[in-house]
Amino acid sequence: MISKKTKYGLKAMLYLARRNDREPVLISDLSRDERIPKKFLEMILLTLKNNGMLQSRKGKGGGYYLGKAPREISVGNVIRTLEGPLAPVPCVSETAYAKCGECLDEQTCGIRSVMKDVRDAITNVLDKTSLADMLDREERALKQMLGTPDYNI
Amino acid sequence: MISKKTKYGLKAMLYLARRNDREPVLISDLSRDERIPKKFLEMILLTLKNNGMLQSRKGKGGGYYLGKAPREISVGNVIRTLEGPLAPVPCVSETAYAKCGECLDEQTCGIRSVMKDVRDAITNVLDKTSLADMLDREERALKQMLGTPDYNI
DNA sequence: CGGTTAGTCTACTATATCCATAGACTTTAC
DNA sequence: GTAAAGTCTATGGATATAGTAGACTAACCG
Repeated sequence: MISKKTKYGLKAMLYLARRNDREPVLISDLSRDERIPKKFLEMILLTLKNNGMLQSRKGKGGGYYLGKAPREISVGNVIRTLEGPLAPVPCVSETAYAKCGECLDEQTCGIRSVMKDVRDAITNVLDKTSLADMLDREERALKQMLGTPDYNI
Repeated sequence: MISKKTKYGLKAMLYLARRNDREPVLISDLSRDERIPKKFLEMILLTLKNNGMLQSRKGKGGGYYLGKAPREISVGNVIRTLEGPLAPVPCVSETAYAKCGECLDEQTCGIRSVMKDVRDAITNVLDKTSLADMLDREERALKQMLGTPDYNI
């Protein structure tokens, strides 16, 4: 299960993606609109900024905006930044490998082998999905709900 | 990341699967061989028993043994028992669904849509892999390491 | 029966992580 | 130079993790 921090972070990134190419967004606005505790959100945005996913400007007219185009920011990297490695065990992580203490032999460990498949399955979804993809999904779902057929296959 | 409890549980189940059809296994033996703190292991085995994955016998000649055949026990259910739902967010869990508090509309939520894909990717691996499959993997890896070709495709 | 063996149950503790909040500080625009 | 906005440091309560201790219960064996 992902933490609230990560969920808030994803919502914030999505919000900023929606308002891309416009003015920097105030933390207060984001906090209000997405119902995220302001101080908590500050920390989250800062973390995302320090990891290159966001940029910011101080002072009047300042605020936060995406560090790259929505198409260039993967959901996987947002989650990695806030939650840590996607791998279910450290010994199969590509971004944060750590040797498995109790395991006798990594090469033959059955648990590791399965966990490797899980990691691949997870990253295959999350690293291939961008903020832009997420917005697309929302739009299509909305159109479908409104009864407007969507021919963009 | 899965907890130590879950990892210990998986190792214990695998150990018991290896010794299936033989005598019940003592907690002490399992604890020693897999290097799992005994008291912690007791609790884990009990949980697995209470969820039908294991059976036990008390007194002399007693111990733990699998509740079903290794082929019938999925890694997914072992993890669910010890770690909780496999879904990354409660609103996409099939076994422990819970409404997403902050989400305005589940049907159109982009995060939920992606997380649903992640859940499917995870369960597709874990629910289709049994303890027997894990043992097979170990055996094949071992054979390969020993240079013995494995023609069982 | 009675002792020994082995799982079961209840309770407790220490440490870490999660989810924040408070307040001082720094940078920027006007 | 002052108001606006992000940045940084510190702290706190709640919950989860990773164990430990000890009494209790059931089963077998002679």
